[in-house]
Amino acid sequence: MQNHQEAKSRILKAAEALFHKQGYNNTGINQIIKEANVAKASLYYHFKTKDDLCIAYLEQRNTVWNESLYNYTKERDDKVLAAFDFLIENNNTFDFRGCSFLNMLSETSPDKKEIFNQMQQHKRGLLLFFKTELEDSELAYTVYSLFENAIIESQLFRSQEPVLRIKKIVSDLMNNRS
Amino acid sequence: MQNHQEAKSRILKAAEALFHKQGYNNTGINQIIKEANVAKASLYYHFKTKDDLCIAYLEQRNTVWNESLYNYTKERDDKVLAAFDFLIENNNTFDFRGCSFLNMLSETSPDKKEIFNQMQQHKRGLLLFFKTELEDSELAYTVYSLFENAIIESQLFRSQEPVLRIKKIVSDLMNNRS
DNA sequence: ATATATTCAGACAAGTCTGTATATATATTT
DNA sequence: AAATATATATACAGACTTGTCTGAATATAT
Repeated sequence: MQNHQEAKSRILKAAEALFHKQGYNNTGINQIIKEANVAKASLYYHFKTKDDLCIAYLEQRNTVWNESLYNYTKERDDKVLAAFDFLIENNNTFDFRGCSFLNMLSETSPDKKEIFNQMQQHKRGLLLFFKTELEDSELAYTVYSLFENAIIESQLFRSQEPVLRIKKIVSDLMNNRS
Repeated sequence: MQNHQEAKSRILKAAEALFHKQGYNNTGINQIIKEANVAKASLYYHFKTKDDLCIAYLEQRNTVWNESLYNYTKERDDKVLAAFDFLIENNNTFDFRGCSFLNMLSETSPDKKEIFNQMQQHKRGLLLFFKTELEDSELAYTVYSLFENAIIESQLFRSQEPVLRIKKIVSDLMNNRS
């Protein structure tokens, strides 16, 4: 057995890349096991259903995303503005594929409660990031909203320009209120 | 022939409801023709492929959405704030299914250029709505961004609360600048 | 009246999808 | 040493997918 005991993480790694790149419904189990170099029975050994894999994928994405944002911003004083630079880097790395969670939102029915929960948790965490940096909670929610649209808008137009534009708006807003 | 000459519009009406409710990849041709009460050959007579139907669907949605927004806001002086009330109405009518165009964005690969074009056109139109109402173009882009996130956030949390919260923020922003 | 446009019903092709079953091999734990 | 956990390969079921094709009926336009 060439890769004993690592099948699960290879599956998750492949799912992470494929779901994010192609979307959930556009990615089949067979493609995942092929990319992960894993037998189909191995996938279904670790994950009961595709939806189970989806949940694990979102958990993974949340962890990785939060860590990345933390690492990217930890040595900067202007953490709020740094988040926008982080987004720019993400857009480059993932070719403007937007937010994994919002992409999943579009493909998911609300009665898949665990999946909805994962998406909500992630966004609550992001809002918290801005709330931690900004005392004014209305300002934090504004910045959060602007950040969300920076993700969407750069995905839609496949351009960093919206990010830069919104970053400037956020900068202005923070200066006007301080 | 029970319904001669109306097959095309019945198809579009069914597609409009189903794509918006279930998403694009979760909706099959067979379901559409069943709901539309139309033969499969009739669908492929009017639309070469499912992607062609998708484009027609987006065109239709754009027209209907713009008309609805116009009608909803035309008799009000505070058109910007009225747009948020319009969103609340939409959320009720469509059970928080969010924006047809952003939902499609998540399921679409960027090399489907016509589809991307439709989505971009719609958002440019929405931005223009706010630009028409607000002279300050930076403020217009801010309000546009906040509106976008009001759509997303209410879809994600299946609640009108984010809309109301963001509406208040927009109201504050407009007062501070006037 | 004849050509053209539109509609119908439904079978079919060729492929994809998720998930199950079978049977075996190799590690790890007790 | 025996039991358990993890892995392999692959065939299969059953449902679904988009799209094509046949062949006929009806309506509209010239």
